Amino acid sequence: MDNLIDDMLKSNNLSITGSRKKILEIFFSSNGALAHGDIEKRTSEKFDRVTVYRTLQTFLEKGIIHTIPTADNAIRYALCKDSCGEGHHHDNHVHFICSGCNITICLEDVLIPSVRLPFGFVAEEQQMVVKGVCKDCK
Amino acid sequence: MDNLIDDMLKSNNLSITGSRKKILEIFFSSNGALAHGDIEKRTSEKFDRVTVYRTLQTFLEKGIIHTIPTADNAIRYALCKDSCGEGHHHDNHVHFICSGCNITICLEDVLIPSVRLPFGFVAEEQQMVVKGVCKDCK
DNA sequence: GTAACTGCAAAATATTTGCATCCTT
DNA sequence: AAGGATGCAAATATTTTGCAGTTAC
Repeated sequence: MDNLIDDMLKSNNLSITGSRKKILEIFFSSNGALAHGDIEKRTSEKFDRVTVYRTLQTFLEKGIIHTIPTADNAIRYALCKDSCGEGHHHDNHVHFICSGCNITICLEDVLIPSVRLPFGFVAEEQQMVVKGVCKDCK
Repeated sequence: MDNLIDDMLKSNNLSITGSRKKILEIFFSSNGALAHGDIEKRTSEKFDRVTVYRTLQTFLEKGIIHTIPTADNAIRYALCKDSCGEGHHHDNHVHFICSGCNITICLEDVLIPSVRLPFGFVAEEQQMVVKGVCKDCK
């Protein structure tokens, strides 16, 4: 596990530091997407709030994580699959937010259907968020 | 026009005040969704920042406007169609964000396609945002 | 050794709350 | 007249920036 994380950092040309490892661990051990605040809460020995901001920013730029927009002004972050890389995301799956446990999950297997846009509009990227009840909360 | 706005407020049991009228006017005269900051910018004689917060909150609760989630932590608001009311939104259309002019538009005629969720998941509400280039920016 | 990362302090920004005053009904 | 809406002040919360000390390579 430790190796996996080290490799991830290495292959993205990031130096291996305590905070980066710890934050990646948190992502791997959580089964949903995390908001900035969630990450702070889940660290016992904690880093500076600023370090979390900067680390998330770095991971975003490298394509290690992606953002999930929500209507409640609390952006969540989730790990990208292998196919994402610096600059290009293949973040074409649906995200699910459970109104019961409030977890945010990547439904990797549910692809976003394409839509027919009005004449003249060109789509470059699309995101879809479904709210509802997850299988554990029924 | 003034009547339309007054009626809207009345039918939602809201008293007719200067700020509410002004903010609704701004929504009607803009052809896209607005973030909190946009609204402040567009008022010459201006209200308190707090009033804008409270007014948007009120409109949201009454189902007069709805939010559009974006990945950049800047929530936009747009007018709902008639079919929305207090408590229940019929906000089932696609939103489009143009990377050229950075405008956010409700594509009222483009409905969000439904997706097949994994077993056990129940959808209650879905949102879809498409980024790309609008017809004016090509 | 050097470049990059972190923590701390502080600035800048955004949001919420309480309360006195004013406006709508 | 009464209840609700607004403006102001201030408390909170969030995010960004600069810089000095530390760490990874």
